[in-house]
Amino acid sequence: MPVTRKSKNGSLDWAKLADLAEFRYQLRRFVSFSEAASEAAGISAQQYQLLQVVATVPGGQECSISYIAERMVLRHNTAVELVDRAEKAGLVQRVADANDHRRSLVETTPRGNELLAQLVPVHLAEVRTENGELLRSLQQLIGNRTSLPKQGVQR
Amino acid sequence: MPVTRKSKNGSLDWAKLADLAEFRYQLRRFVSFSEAASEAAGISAQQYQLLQVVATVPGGQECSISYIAERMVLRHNTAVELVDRAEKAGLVQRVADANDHRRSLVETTPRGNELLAQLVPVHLAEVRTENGELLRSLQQLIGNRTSLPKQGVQR
DNA sequence: GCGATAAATGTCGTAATGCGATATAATCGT
DNA sequence: ACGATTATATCGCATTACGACATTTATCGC
Repeated sequence: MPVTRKSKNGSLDWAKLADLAEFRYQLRRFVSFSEAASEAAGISAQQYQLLQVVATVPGGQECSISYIAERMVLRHNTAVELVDRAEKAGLVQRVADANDHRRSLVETTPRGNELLAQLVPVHLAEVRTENGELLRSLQQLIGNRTSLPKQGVQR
Repeated sequence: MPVTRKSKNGSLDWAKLADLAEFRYQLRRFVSFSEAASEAAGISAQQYQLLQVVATVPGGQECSISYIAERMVLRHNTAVELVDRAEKAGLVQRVADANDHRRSLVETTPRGNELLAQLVPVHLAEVRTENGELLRSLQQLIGNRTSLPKQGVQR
């Protein structure tokens, strides 16, 4: 147990709290946008994330359930269930690993790739132009000293 | 419905996809950290967010349920339920608005403030030092050209 | 090679949480 | 003063993540 200095009143750094809150707000806006975009495309937000993860396995390696769980910061059983639903929806498919018969490898279907290719540019646009506040709020929160000289734009 | 250019094969920009995926991974790591920290303090992640929002109402204004919903990007009924639980947990309390009898204003209790004061520095440390990758990945995603020289670490 | 241990995936019940639909009360515009 | 709008609240439902447990396959020590 830490000190927990009772925080009589102002042990709470107000400016930093405001920065944190603003960042979380922008974060939620981004995630909410992503949910809407995914569901407009007919899949869930988690399924979109799954497609991302499967499509970006590093260095021509294979994509195991464990890797998905780690990359999405989920328990392995949650990853199993997610892949179950995505497979049923025709977004990914399991293939047995020839070398290690415990593992089932996941790869995207053409339909999954198509949806991914459709969703990526939308997200890029959002994070780059629509919600420039996201980067701004994070930089302010961190108090980034990389000056970011003019750089214009700001949104 | 948009063009949906069939994306024969490589209409999917691989580098940008990788940046997006990496950012989402860092994002999940941060959120997961926040969940763990909040629950270690005895409250849910959403309750911590609620405390943040209530504590940062701008300009001495009052904090309505609608404001909470907007700031947390939730439907208003979800905000109601969240406040219900937080009130039951002794983190916030409702007070009637004297001017507008429809509204119930939310303010933090001493206990809520205490928990907030305890959680804020932990989150600051995480985002500033532990998970510097978060900012890095977002900058790379946006393609910001502020060079970010050396900056070392890369964990 | 063989048994013990560990790793990878899968199954099931449960809890938390967000939403839509709907309800009620107060305020506003005219 | 009355219809429309706004703010909050209630209820049932679907989704999703988790813990506990189960099963199959590898791997390690010897």
